Formats: sequence, structure tokens, C-alpha cells
Amino acid sequence: MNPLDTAAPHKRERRKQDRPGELLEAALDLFVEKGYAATRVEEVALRAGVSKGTLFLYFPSKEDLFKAVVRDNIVETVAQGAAEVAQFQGSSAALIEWMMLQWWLRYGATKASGISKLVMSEASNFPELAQFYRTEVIEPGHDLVRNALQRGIDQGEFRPVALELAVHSIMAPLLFLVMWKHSMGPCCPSQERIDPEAFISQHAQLLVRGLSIAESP
Amino acid sequence: MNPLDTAAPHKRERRKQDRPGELLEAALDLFVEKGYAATRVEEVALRAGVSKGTLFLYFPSKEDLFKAVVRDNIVETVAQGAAEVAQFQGSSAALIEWMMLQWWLRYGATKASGISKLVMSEASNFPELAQFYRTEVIEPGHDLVRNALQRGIDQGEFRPVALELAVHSIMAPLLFLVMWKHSMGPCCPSQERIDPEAFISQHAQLLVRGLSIAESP
Amino acid sequence: MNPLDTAAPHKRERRKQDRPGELLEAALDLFVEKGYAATRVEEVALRAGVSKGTLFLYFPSKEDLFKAVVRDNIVETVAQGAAEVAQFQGSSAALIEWMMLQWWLRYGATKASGISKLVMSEASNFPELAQFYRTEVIEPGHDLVRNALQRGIDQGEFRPVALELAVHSIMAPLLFLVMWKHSMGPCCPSQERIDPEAFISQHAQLLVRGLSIAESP
Amino acid sequence: MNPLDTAAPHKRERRKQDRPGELLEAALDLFVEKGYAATRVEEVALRAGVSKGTLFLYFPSKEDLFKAVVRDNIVETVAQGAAEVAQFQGSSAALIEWMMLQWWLRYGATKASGISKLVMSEASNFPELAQFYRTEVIEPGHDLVRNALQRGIDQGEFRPVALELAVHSIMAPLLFLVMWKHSMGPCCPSQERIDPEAFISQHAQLLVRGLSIAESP
DNA sequence: CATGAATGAGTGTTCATTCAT
DNA sequence: CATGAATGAACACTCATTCAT
Repeated sequence: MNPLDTAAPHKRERRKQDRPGELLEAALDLFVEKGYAATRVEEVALRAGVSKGTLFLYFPSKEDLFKAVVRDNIVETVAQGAAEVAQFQGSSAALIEWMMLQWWLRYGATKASGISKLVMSEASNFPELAQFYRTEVIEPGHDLVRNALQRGIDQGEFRPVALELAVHSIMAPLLFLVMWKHSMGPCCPSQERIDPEAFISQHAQLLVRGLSIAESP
Repeated sequence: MNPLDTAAPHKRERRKQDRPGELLEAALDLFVEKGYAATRVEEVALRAGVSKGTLFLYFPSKEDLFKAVVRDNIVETVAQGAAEVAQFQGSSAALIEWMMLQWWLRYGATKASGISKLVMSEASNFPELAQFYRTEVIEPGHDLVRNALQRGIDQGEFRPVALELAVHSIMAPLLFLVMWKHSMGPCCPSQERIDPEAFISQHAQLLVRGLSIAESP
Repeated sequence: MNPLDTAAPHKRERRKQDRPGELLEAALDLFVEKGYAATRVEEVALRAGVSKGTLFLYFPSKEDLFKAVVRDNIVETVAQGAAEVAQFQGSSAALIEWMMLQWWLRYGATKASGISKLVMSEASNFPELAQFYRTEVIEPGHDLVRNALQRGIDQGEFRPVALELAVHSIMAPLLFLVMWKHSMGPCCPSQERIDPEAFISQHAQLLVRGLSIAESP
Repeated sequence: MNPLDTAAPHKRERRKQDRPGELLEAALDLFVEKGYAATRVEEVALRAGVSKGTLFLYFPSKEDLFKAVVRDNIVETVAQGAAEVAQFQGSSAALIEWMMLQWWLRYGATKASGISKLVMSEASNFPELAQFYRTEVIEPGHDLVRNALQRGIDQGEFRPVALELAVHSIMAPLLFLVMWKHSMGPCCPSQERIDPEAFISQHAQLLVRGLSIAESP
């Protein structure tokens, strides 16, 4: 009946332990691609190579699946990032640019970034989730950025700007990129597509220049 | 039967002719707040003070209603903006800041900006609409910004940066603000809310400083 | 598309006001016949001559439909009965027999008595309903019977037996008849069927004789 | 089969042979409490301490389990009862009261009486079972009672009433008690609970008095 | 034109049943 | 034999859409 799978070894080889992961991956893809409501649970199950009923063995409801997708992709990248930032040796200007690029490479460019689009799109339908996302993802990220800016100011590298706003000057383009990538991006003629790394690089340089005390190009 | 709304001034004023407009307005609110799928047409009709059946008299389907909402709110602010920009007298730095602020005040801060959130959220389910939105809204807006930047370069005010990327440095924070306002914003504790105008102002100054050839504030 | 109805006059003739009643009647039949779980809402709707969706226009859920069926059939027969009992002129012995027979004729023999079977069968799945049934149906009924017995005792007709238990001696056979009618009854070969009225009559006479002070056959 | 119920001392004792019995016992409890449909086979298995799959090793389907539960609990108490009745020495009046009380103590008060509730509740969904129950349980029981009544008539103790109806006057309260115990009983405030033995005793005395030829207690 | 009762295709969820291990 | 992961048919419920009035 079912084994039209392309490359399934033995069907029981892939064990219970793998199922949640496979389902979460399939769900992430579909939720990001089509939105929460337009994604049917059966589709998710089928893409994960199981039947509809099996999905409910692992996630008690569609909503729980959704929440799990979000939670699952809230990698501790942030925590890891904090450690690396602490060890960073170069100038604060370089740190800012490095952080932005790393954020993009490690999160923005990955499938997981679809989560951000998803959460922003569905925030009002899942307020708890939005809250969770803010405290678990956004706040820690902001802390990292704020510290980097503070470092620059403390070291006499940056002017004492309004810190909280400057944080947004750094994060906004990144989140915008993610939104764009998962929404308008695919509709864009290839020549008009934004080159994320180039954009981040130039944006970082503009900001850093704008933040810097003295001129030295 | 005939809408005895809470605070409608002139009953007879609100009549047939306005129906589509009232429906579109109600639909905009709800689509923006809850997304396309989570919005029920009956809710839209009720908020517009008509019955469900009446809605289908003006819009043959929910999808058509959605498209009409988007098309209807694509104001020609851009066209008007172009004229004003052409007449702008001050420095290009001032122009950039002025443009960003105006964009926010005239669009970002209004309900119409919900369209941007809507289109980004639902782009993958309505690719044609996304396309339409890009050519009708985004491109013209980008043109305006690009011209302003070009003006600054031509006048020796700005360094010759990658123009297309710089456009995004200007637009990204604005679009981010709009997304934020319509998604995470309402979930945010009031003290952590972003002050849009302050943010735009500082961001514009940082960018302009970053773009400028020499230092002389 | 649908009008394969056998004898529907004009389809809109049967108006909204009739729907709840028709649905409740259909639901009573099916719930009694097959039990709560085995009854599909679509079946109920179809038997009432409407579509599945229509049912949910009037009852928000299957459970609510069930509760409505029970409540709807809790006729105020009891209240009415109380009045008639108060006016009863004959002996208490005659009153007891008359009450039992009336209970049967007005309730036990009607379709509504299926409710009793239903409630007893599903009591543990719908505790609130069981409670409701006890206070609204059983208790008032018991009060009536208790009063009749007390009257007999007060008037020197009956011996002073344990009142509460005697009430059950009167009610138990009635409720048993109802249960039987809606469960084993239909499976019974016709010759073995219980004749309710004859049974009630003889049972009442036996009880009354048993209750009476003196002998007078 | 051998009852190592609730607090099984020797683990190894509880083994293969007992499986069906434990399953039947668990199933009886649950079927009686929640009805056939509302009982999940997994629950039954869990309560019996085995896995869902194991249940199907012993009973090919839920329906078969149900039938087995009913058949299994059709104890031959009746056969045994018949013997005791035959040896009964006292008056027929005493015999009637004794039989009712014994029926209650040996069957009505035990878990097995749940079967009666079950069969009555589900009779219309399992007509064959209802039939089976009638011929195997009800008829023999009725025979016993009928014989006792006939004995009383033959011995000049009772008046020649309609025998078949009198049988129901005796059985109805017993079956009612059983239904009540398994349905409304648990919902009843404790003070309103029926005391079965007191009720049976008084009911038997009322009936016997009603049946008796002369008065002389 | 406007209504709102009616529809029915579509979706989330449950649960008896199977079967590879 | 026992397990429990997997299945899929079945059902409650929703909601865009229609249409008689």
C-alpha cells in the first residue's frame, strides 16, 4: 500500500527515535512554505514518510506540533554565540560586522530562519508562542548586540548613541532579510535578488562608520 | 438589519456606495491581525455591519476579497512622494531622513501598512499578489530612494556605495518596523516597545553619516 | 443537487423554528435506539431532513445536542401531575394505582421514556446530566409518590412503612419497564412480552394490599 | 480464574493462563462503567497489565471481547440456586424473601451484576447478546421465581395471581437496583442512597403480604 | 439588493486493528 | 508469545459559498 518510498531501507530500520525529528523537519518546511493554516497535518506526515495517525503518536495536536517546531528550532546558537563574542579579539567595528555575518550564516541562511517568518506571521494567533520567541530568541540576541555596542562605546570606538535603538539598526536588516527570503524572495526575478552577504557587509560598514567617533577610511 | 452601529453619525450617509469600502476596511483589519486563513468571511461581514451573503455580492470569493484588499490599499502615495522629493531643497542627508520619516508617518504608522505585513506573510500562498505588490509598491519606492541616494552621490555628498544594497539599508528598518508593529508589537511589554520615530531618526543619521564623504555634523 | 426528499413540500416551508424540534426528535429516536456513541450526527441530521452542517447551526456540538434532547424531554408532566394528584378524590390505594398507570401512559409508553434508558446508560459519561436528571425528574417524581403514601398513612389507610423504600417499590417497576422496553423488549418473542398496563395494575394491587392496614378483598 | 486480584502477592503466579481472565475482568469493569463504545481496548489492556497487542492475541476484536465478557459472567448461580430452592423448608413467603436477598447478595451486590447493566444498555447494538442473555440468565431466573410462586399458590399460601406478572414484581426491583447501582448510584449524595437490603426486605414483605390469602403476621 | 438558512467538501483527531520485531 | 509502532477508516466539526425569500 504505502512503500513507494524512494530510498527507505527497511521501514523499521528508521526507528521511533527518528520520527519526531523527521516530522519536525517536514513540518518546518511546510509551515514555512505555506503558513500554519494552509498546512495539512496529513501532508506533514506524508512528507515525513508516515501516515497521518502516526503524527498524532508524537504530537498531540497540530498546534502542539507547531509549537514543537518553533521550540525545536530555537537552537542554543545564541548561547554559543555569546561565548564566541566574549573571546572576540578585534575591534568593535569588526565585531559588529562579524556578528551580523555569523547570524546570517548560522541562522538566517538556514531553514530554521523560517521560524522567524512563521512566528511573525502567526504571532497574533499564538501569543504565547510569540512571547516565548521574544524571551528565548530575540532578547538574548539583543543582549549580545547591545554588549558589543557597549564595548565599542566603552573602548572609545563608538559614539554614545541610544543603545536600544542602535540594536535595532543592526537587527532589523537581518530580520528583514529573513522575512524577504521566505516571502517575496522566491517571487523575485533572479537579477533583482538581494545578495545577503554583500548587503550585510555594506550595511555593517555603513553603520559602523556612522557609529564611529573619528573618520579614518 | 440596517446597521445600528455603536457610534455611527449619519445613518443615511453610510449606504450602499460605501459597502465595498467598509468591507475592505474590515477585511484589512482582520486579515492583518489574524492572517488570511484564520479570518472568517462572516467576521468581516459582521464588522462591516452587513450579512455574510452581502459580502459575496461585492466579492465573488474570499480570495477575491483578499486581492481587493491588497490592491485597494496600494495607495499612490509613491507617486505623490516622487513629486515632493523632486522639489526637496535641502541636503541629500536631510532628504534621506525626511523620506524615511515621511514614509513612516504617511504609511508605516497607518493601518494601510498592514498590507505590507499581510503580503509578506501570505506571499507564498498568493505569488501573483506578491509579484503585483513588488512591481506596484516596492519597485517605485526603491526607485525613489535610489534616486535620492544617487542625488547625494552626484552632488558629492555621499560616497559611491553599492546603490541597490544601500536602498535596502534604508528600507529594511522601515519594513521591519511595520512587521514588528503588526506582529510582535502587541505582545510586547510597553517599556520594551520601539519608538519608531526615534529609531528612524537615529538610524537615518547613522546611515547618512556612514554614507557621507567627510565628517562635519 | 439534493432534493431527493420524498415528501418535502417546498423546502423553505419548513422554517427555522421547526428545525430544532425536528432535530431533537430525530436525535431522541437515534440516541435511544443506538446509544449516544453509536449515533452519528450526520444520521440525526439526515433523519431530520437536513444536512450535517445544519445541525451544528442549532446545536454547537454532539454533546450539546444530547443534553438538549434530555432537557427537551423533561416535560413538566411532573408539575402537571402534582396538580392532578392534589385534586384526587378516591382512596390512597386508588391514587397509587392511578399514579402508576398515568406515569406509564404519559411518560413510560411514550418515546420520551427513552430518555430514562439513555440517562441510565450514559450516566457515568455525563455526570452533570445524571445529576440534572435526578433533581429535575426523579426527585419531583419521588416527592409525588411519597406524598401519596404519606396521605395513605395519615388517613389510616396504610401501615407506617419506611416511606423512602416504599417509594422505590412503586417507582422501580416503572423504571424497569422503561429500561426493558428500550433494551430487551425488542428482542423478545411476542408471546413473552410484558403487558405493561396489566403488570402495573397487578403490581399496584399487590403493593397496596401489602401496605394496607386491614384485609378487604 | 484463581483470584489474585488487586494485591497480587506472587508475581510469577500472574502468568499466561490468567491473561484472558484478567482481561475479562478489566473489560467488565470498564464496559460497565463507561459503556461499550466509550471504553478503549487500550485501557482494558493497560488495566490488565498487558499491551494493546496482547489483548488481540486472546480476543480477535473488541466486539468479541465484549461478547466474551458477557458470556464469561453468566455464572451458573442459577443452577446452584435451583438446588437450594428445592431444599428450602420454610414458608413460601420466607422463600420469596430469601431468594430476593440471595439474588442480591450473590449477584446484585457483586461486580458481575454489571453485566445486567451492560446488556440492558447495549442490547439494541448487540441483539444476539441480548437474546443469549435472556435465554441463559433471565429465563432460568424467572423459572425459579415462578416455581416459588407456584409453590405458594399450590400450598394455599398465595392467591392465584397472574404468575408471569408477579414474577416481574419480584425481579423488577432487583434489576432496577442493579441498574441504579451502576448508573445513577455513584452520582447520588450519600444520604439519598438506597439501602438495597432494607429495600429488598421491605419490598418482599409488601409483595408477600399482597400475595397472601389471609392476614395474620 | 440584502438576508441568513442551508449546504457539503475539507480537516483535525481518535482508535480498533495489524504486524515486524 | 508479547510488544508497541504504525495504520487508515471513521467521525465531529468548520466555514466558504449558494440561493430562496
